[in-house]
Amino acid sequence: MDEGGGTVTKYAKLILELINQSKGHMTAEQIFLKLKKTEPGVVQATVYNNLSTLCKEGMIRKVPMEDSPDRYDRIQKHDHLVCKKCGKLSDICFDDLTKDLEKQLGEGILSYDLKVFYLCPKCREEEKRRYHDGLQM
Amino acid sequence: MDEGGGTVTKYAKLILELINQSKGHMTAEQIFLKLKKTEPGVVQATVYNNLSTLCKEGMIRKVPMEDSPDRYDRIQKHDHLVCKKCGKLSDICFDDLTKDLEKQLGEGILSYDLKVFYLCPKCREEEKRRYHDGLQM
DNA sequence: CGTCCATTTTAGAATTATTCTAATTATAAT
DNA sequence: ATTATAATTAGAATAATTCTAAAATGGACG
Repeated sequence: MDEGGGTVTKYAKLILELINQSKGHMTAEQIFLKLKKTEPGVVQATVYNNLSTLCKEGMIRKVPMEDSPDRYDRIQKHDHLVCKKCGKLSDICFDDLTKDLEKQLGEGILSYDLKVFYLCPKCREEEKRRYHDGLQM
Repeated sequence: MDEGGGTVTKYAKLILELINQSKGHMTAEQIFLKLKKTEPGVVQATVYNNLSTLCKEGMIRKVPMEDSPDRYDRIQKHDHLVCKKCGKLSDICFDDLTKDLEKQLGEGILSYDLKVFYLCPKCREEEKRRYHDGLQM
């Protein structure tokens, strides 16, 4: 019998570990490729199935991106810094907003997703160079 | 000659108006269908092309969702409340965080995207009923 | 006005990411 | 061992989006 936690199956377990260890940000494809190294038999559908199950169970979270496939991330509270130019994603830990949000919205907040857009150092450099060289994009 | 703002072409203009008037949250498909009512000749690719141009020009913003196609929204600063169950999206105006973010991250923040997850009243009702009736999902 | 050039739009094929379906295999329970 | 339940596989199917090449449009300029 299954008591709500869900039986953690072989692949679900491995996928969960991959995500937790790698500090997240992988696409389904990347997870699949990484998993295939140790489990050559595994198939994409299995990865997608498990990712969606793990999401539903609240073991991981899906991070949808503006211009690339969804990323999967560990659940532990943290926010994201996203380069507006190259899409590079990194973690930040901004103060927890839940209290402030509840002050405005009342109880019942489940979670939130904060993405902060900036230009990563590499892209900022590039911009500067382009501007300096007068290479109007 | 084009001086950076970009020539606002016929369809770009109409699409931008649709988004600004409707208070956003439409998918590309919905925009296409709405536009087709007054412009029967228009084609999906045109809508996608213009949406992506408008995004690049910073005239609108793309809001990627976890479980449904991207939405397109007016640029004016506001945040989103998302029902974790049915996906319903609504606007909230939470205090501007830019200053706080810059305190932690330094200058250079371009913008941010905050989604707050909750259960909308309808879904909360449903949950309650399900629980009451003992209909274990 | 007509020609040239750049841009926009169109039509539809192509691609990508993801989901679905049905068959097969593994796991657990009796 | 037998049966039931759930996980996995293979591959087809779908949905959303992008790409490509051709056609249409809109100035700029002689």
